[in-house]
Order: sequence, then C-alpha cells, then structure tokens
Amino acid sequence: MARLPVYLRALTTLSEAGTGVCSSEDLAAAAGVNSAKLRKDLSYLGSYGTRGVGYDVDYLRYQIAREMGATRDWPVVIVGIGNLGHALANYSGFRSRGFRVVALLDADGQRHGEVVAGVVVRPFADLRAIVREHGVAIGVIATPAASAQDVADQMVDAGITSILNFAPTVLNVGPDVAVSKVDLSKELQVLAYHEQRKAASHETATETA
Amino acid sequence: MARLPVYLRALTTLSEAGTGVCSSEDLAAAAGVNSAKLRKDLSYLGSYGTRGVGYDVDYLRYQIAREMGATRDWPVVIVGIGNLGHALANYSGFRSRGFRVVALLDADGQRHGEVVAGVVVRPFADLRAIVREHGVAIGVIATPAASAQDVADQMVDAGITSILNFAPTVLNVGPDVAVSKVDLSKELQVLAYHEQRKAASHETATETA
DNA sequence: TCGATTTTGTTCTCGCGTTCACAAACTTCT
DNA sequence: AGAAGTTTGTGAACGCGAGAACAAAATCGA
Repeated sequence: MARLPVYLRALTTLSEAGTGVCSSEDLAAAAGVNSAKLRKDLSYLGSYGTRGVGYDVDYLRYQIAREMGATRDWPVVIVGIGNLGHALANYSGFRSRGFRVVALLDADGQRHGEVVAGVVVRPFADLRAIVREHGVAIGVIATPAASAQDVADQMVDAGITSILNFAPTVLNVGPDVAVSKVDLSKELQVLAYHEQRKAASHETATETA
Repeated sequence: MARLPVYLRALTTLSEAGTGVCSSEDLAAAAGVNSAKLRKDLSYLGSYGTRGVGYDVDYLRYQIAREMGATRDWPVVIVGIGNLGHALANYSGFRSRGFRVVALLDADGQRHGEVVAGVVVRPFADLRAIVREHGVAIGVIATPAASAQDVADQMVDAGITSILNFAPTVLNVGPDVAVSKVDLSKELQVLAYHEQRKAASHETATETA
C-alpha cells in the first residue's frame, strides 16, 4: 500500500513525542486519513492491535517497517547530477529511511570526479558494474527528459527492477519493472489550475452580480 | 484535472515534432493513458476536436493552457533554501511553464543575502510584504518538517491560497487553501516495498519447491 | 450526391476503494 | 464476577472513476 510510509512517519512522530500506545483515531488524525481506512490497511498486515486499548506504537512501527522492507538497507543509484541530482544526493531523508546512495552517474565527462555528498560522480557506462557489485535494485533518474528513456533502458538491462523517474517523460519498460514518477512542476500546475478556476468563478460571479 | 499537465506536455512534444493534427489514440499513447479517458477529459473542457479528423495540436494546446492558467505568469515564493530549495530555485521547468520565483525566504540569518538562481535570499519575516507587492498566490515549502506547519500558517495569514509542500508532514490549513504534497522518500519507500514483496514471494516459492 | 471510413463525444456498465456500522474482545470499575 | 465503556477488526453499502461500446459528425472517393 502507498499509505504505509505515511503511517510509519506518523508513528515515528508519536514515538518521539513519548506516546507508547495510540488508538486508530489518533494515528489516523496524525496521518491525515479516515480511521476506518487506517484500521483496514493495518488489518491487512495482521492483527497488531488490542481491542479496547489500541496499538503499541513501537511494535506497530516495527511491523510496518518490516513489511515495507525498511529494516534493511537499499542501495540506490542516481543518474543525472544536475541541480536536482545534487539535491537528491544530499537529501538526508533518503539515508534516514534506509536508502544508501552507492553511486552517482552522469554522461557529462566534465562532471566525473566531482564529489557530491561524499560520493564521486562516475561515468554512466559504469552502471552495469556498479549494479552487479552492490546488488542495486533501485535506480533514480534525474536527467533531462530527452535522455530519460535511454537511461531507463540501460538500467533495466543492467538488472535494475525499480525506477524512480524525476524526468517529465512517460517511460516505457517491461511489465516486471516498477516505475514511479515524480513531476515537480506538475504539482505546481495543478495548483495554478485551481487558482485559475477560483479566479474565473469569481469573475463570472461579479459579472452576474 | 490532474492529468491536464501531462496532456499539455505530450502536445508540446508532438508540436515540436512537427505534428499538426493528432487523433486521441496518438495523444493518449504519448501521454500514457487510455484514449477513452483522454477524450472524456478533453470533452469536459469543450468540443475542441473534429470528428473523423482529430485534434489540432496547437489549438488544443492553447485551450488546455488557457484552462490551466498557464497563459499567465504565476509569481511563486519558496521558503527554506536548503539543498532542496536550491534545486527548486534553479529548476528550469518552473520558469518554462509560467512560474516565476519572485522571492526566496529562509529563517536562517546566515543565508540572507546569498544569491540563488539570480534571486537574493531574504528573511522569512518579509513574507507578507512580498506577497502583497507581487500578488503571490502560490507558496512552496522546502523547510524541515518541524517548521513546515508554522510556515504554512504564516503563508495563509499573508494571503497565500495554494501551497506546495515538500516537507514530510501533514499540514492543517483552512478549507479554502489548496495543499499539494510531494514526498521524495515516500516514492522510494513504495518501490522498496514492492522489491521486498518480490523478494518475499520468491523466498516462499523456493521454500515450497 | 451518396456510401464508406474515420474519429470524436457520450452513455453505460463494471470494479475498486472508501466509508459506515456493528459485532467481538479487552479493560476497568464496582 | 459482572456490567459498563472502549476500541479493534470486518461485513456491507455507497460513490466514483475507468474502460468498453456505440451514436453523431466530418472527410473522402466514386
């Protein structure tokens, strides 16, 4: 489920606040979802709550982390070390959640040798060797849109089975490769769309008035 | 609709490739969606296609852009100029889609005066004045999770009505404020979850074998 | 001009996810 | 011990979005 990370984060917050036990209502409020939905999601993992009491925060946290694979370290490769690649390499949220950036790759020879976040930028051609060496399963694409498909193809070829794509393109990959897409400007455009509609409806409202 | 930006991007790609007219099948393939869904989305905006022919690429592009409010410039404020804030300020995709970063704000006095992407970093206290001066409606939060809610409150107070939140927290705002959330590590965690399940199912498969 | 062909716009159905509502189970107080 | 009060886990209804299927409209060829 895509909501497990949210629950995990909410549980961590509760745990840091010293909460030992919480009800589904509390946790749902912290995660910003309906409590029935939360209970159903959790029951899918197993019966980790106690009726009349609630959930043990740390125990549930561990169970969710285990289910999500967050109890082990995931080696990750980032391709495309531009502005965004820099930020991703430095992003502390990755490391703290069990992701380890084992390599930074870029096609631009000028960037090779540069050290970003303690990792040396290497040629894109090293991809296959790195994947094999570290057992990398997850790749991050932070290149321009034009090169994204090519990078994805070579990632799949090298053995990567999960891709996080920050380039604004639809990637075509085989059925057993998982692709997740984050489009930074899309979200802004959706907000602008709502603003636009607000403004438009206000216009017509004043016109009819 | 949240898919309009995707259609717009696909249309731009088609236009740059010299395509004058395209069918819903073509556009749907480029956008990675079902053609019936695409036609339904477009018909919601109006009847901009011609039966038996298809859609005029540039005309449709203009209509979608107009509907989304992409024909005007949207002033944007970014709060929190850490790694992520830097990357966002430098992200060319914003400017090319009609978003203009009019101010960079940070609570840390050490950062004030620094120039990022041609814009000076200013104190967070200047928020209200900047919003009023430029008529800013959209704010971007790139601060740590701890300060995000406070920043959001002050944004709303200053008159901002749409917030793009990169901090890993659920924001509580009034009903007439739109909040969009991007969680960089959540996406990675979802991919790791699938990898975990793949690995787990493979284990049980070999166990039973 | 008329039929054949293509493609849009729309209706209808299906399936999934969300939410409500309630029974089972656990704690606490008397 | 038993009753009262909580809270989980789940069965059932509701709503919404996705996809299939079809009718309306436009072009093209004869």
